[in-house]
Amino acid sequence: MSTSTEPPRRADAVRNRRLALDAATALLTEPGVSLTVEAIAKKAGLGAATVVRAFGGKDALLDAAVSRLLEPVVQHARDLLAETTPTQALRIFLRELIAFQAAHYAINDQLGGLDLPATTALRTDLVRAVEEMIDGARRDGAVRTDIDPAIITTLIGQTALAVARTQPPSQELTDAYLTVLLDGLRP
Amino acid sequence: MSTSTEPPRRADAVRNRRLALDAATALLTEPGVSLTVEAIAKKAGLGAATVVRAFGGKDALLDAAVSRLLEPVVQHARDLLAETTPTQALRIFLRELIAFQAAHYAINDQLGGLDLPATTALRTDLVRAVEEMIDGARRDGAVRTDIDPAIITTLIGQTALAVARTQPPSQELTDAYLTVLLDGLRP
DNA sequence: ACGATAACTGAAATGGACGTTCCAGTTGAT
DNA sequence: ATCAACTGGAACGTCCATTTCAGTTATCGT
Repeated sequence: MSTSTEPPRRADAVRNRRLALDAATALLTEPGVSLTVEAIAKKAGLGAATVVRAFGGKDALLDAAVSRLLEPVVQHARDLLAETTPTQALRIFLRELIAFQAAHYAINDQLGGLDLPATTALRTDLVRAVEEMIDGARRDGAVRTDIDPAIITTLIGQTALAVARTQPPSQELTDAYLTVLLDGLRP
Repeated sequence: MSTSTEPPRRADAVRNRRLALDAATALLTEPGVSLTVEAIAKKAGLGAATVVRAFGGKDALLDAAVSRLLEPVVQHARDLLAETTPTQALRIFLRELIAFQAAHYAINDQLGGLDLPATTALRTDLVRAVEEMIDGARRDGAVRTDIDPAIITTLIGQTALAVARTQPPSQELTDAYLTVLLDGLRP
């Protein structure tokens, strides 16, 4: 239904939309840059107006860029749930989550006040997947049952974010986080 | 030497300086406010120019305000080290640290890009105190020795910050944090 | 007391950063 | 060849911290 009413889009518009998205995505992985429309436009080799128009606004552009980064992470969480035991999945995924947060520091640093509906939805999916891992790990007797799984999920997510926040995120700190947290989560 | 070359300050200037500092301190405990000079001035019943001039700039004003909040926390950490066992001190202080971060959320939320030398110095003192607690707790056999104390300190601090970040910071999450972390830190 | 004067105040002006919109010129599609 | 879609430099609006400056006030010598 949506495509029928849409007027046809010109080839250069489609190309520039992709360039803008690529540039925004690339900037999300670079630490220390201020995520301005100007910076994205410069990276894309476009004018600022074109970048903004391609998605209808800065928020929508960044929402698309973050979503594109987050999607494979969510997918991997689901794959892990299907492929291995919840306990293993939890261990593997936590490490990946920290790596992701660390690699895309700007997501949690400069996007606080923006409205990112698609990103929020993906985050919900991700939380759901982690909760499933914890539920399974509890059934396997690998995770303590005296704490609400939702609370554990929040604790895990926030802590992963916090560890990734330290610049630069050292391997040593990541290991310590995983060791302490997983030991502390045992029954 | 500093007081001898200083010209005498007028009584109203001293009073307004205190009003500005009080207003800034009060705003640091209120969530959701944008920490603008205008907002501080309104709270203090002063003009924006007066607020800025009282400390020579917004950064210096907020540095003073945050330092005033942080000082008793650092002092309490030192008192705990002197009064009780390191293990007890660690447990008590961690809860207090979360409470402080939660109560003054704006400190970690909106002050990222500012230059706050006094605050940074106090933070260093605080880190040192926590490291002493961990060192002592390790000697008492209450904390694992296979992880660098500095790493543990970072982990603790970042996690406390992360727990406080969740809005609103629930007692349940705080308890879970303390339980999991302290269990995970045991040898 | 009182007036001289330097310190101080705050509304308004300034300047910079940023997202968004305008519009004259350009380009892809038919 | 035509023309609507598209582009991007420039203009605009908003939000800040900071500075200016005309008016006010505390301070001090008399």
